[in-house]
Amino acid sequence: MPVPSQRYVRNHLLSILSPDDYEAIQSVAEGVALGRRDILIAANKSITHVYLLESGIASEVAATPEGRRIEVCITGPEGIVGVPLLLDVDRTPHETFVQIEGDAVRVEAAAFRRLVEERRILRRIVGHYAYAAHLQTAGTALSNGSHTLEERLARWLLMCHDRVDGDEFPVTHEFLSTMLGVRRPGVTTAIHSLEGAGMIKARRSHVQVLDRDKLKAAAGDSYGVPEAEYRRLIHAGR
Amino acid sequence: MPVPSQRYVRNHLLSILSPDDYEAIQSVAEGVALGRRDILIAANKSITHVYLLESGIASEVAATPEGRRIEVCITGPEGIVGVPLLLDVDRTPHETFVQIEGDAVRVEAAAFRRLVEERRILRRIVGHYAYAAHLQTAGTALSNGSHTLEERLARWLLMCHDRVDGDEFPVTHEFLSTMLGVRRPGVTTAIHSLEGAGMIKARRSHVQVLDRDKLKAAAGDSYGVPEAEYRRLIHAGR
DNA sequence: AAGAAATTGTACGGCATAGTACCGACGCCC
DNA sequence: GGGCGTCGGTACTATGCCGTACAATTTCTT
Repeated sequence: MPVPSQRYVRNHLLSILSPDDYEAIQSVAEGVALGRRDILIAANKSITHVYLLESGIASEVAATPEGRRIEVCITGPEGIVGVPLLLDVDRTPHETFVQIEGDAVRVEAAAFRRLVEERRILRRIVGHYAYAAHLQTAGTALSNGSHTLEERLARWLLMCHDRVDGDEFPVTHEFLSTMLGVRRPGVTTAIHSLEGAGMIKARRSHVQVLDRDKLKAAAGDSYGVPEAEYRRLIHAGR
Repeated sequence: MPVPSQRYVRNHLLSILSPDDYEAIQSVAEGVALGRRDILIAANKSITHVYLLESGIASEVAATPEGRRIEVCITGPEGIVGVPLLLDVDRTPHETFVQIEGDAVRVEAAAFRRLVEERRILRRIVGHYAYAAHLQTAGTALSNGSHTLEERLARWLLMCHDRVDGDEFPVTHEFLSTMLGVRRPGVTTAIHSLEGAGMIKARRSHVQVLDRDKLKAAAGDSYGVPEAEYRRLIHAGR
């Protein structure tokens, strides 16, 4: 797959690069399709590529030796998958996989390292995203520790909604229960509650956001801090 | 206060720098005493310095507009406070304050930015720590979402124990309840439980670790993943 | 020494979520 | 179009933690 010209690129980080930096990336990048459940970064294996999503969503999951799993960060076209490489870290105990299929521009690890080593502004932009991702993970820690399931679910749906086109996206209760670290039937009842309040519409394997403002209210203060900081850090004016 | 010679420095990141890099830092650094509750990084204000702790512990806390607070990362002599500056981020919504008093080597923000810009290995070491900190925060998210209060308390005590000299350190139930995002009486009973099992000894405003192995067992799989990765990433051989 | 403040111990009802089990419904595949 | 696997709905008990209140104890202040 070809890499789009910068004019048409949908990844936000790529879109705000200087034409020169963009060209440098373009010359070593390739376009790829991301299928559901594709593993972009495998746990404890060398990171092979970074992925700049054009569409779709990836989830970073932390796990324990005993098999507990929980989502700690989600990335869509607003970011990049492969932050460790910016920090000269070549592998990670976390797994990152495709949650909603889409397309991406990807760059081989060594080439990416060279690029960020040589290009200050590119390094700066990816660094800003890395910090936004840290804030998101911290927000998840806060949310997991002090919000109800319903609030956390609302937060999660909002974060997905921010990253997809349109108001509907595929997701199962079972999947949500893993991401949020709760029981599956708990997700079912929480979804019913949000649906009963007219915020969302749930179909088999799909959720549609009907009233984003109400959903924000349902999320309470669990949503917003990392999002605001992302906007402050990463803006078109570089 | 003077900055120690590298031979006697206790901060782990400083201790593994090349003599050349250490000297460069030393020439712009100053030693400071850290008092309990001193704010090292204030929320949403310019970061003035980075702090490389020689002793003591600092806590990074995430907060919501409505005043929920929870600890997302803890740093002692194994790390550095002020990671955002490495990523060219000049402020953060999180607050970092001194949890256990001690000493630190600190470097003014602009000087630190210049140093990491110019010195590849220094940048690499701080970057590795930044990633270890991300893993710790992710571990906190996982733990908050899927472990019991008792397990989380055990994890927290272990993380403190890792960062102090000796087996005893000052901490109140009230403080712990904020850090863990739970009720204060919940902390009291959890401490009693650990104490009853002979893992710790609690005195007013103090906790002493008696049996670290048992404490690890009590923490279950909530403790260990970020710690192992820190050791892998940051080792004496650079 | 007395009062104030901080810290810890304890109790109790109530709710949120866990754990588990089972069934119905939908959709895909042969 | 029948069968099977995935997905979602519901029910029940168990339990961990919340919210709250209040008292006892230790330490600090004056």
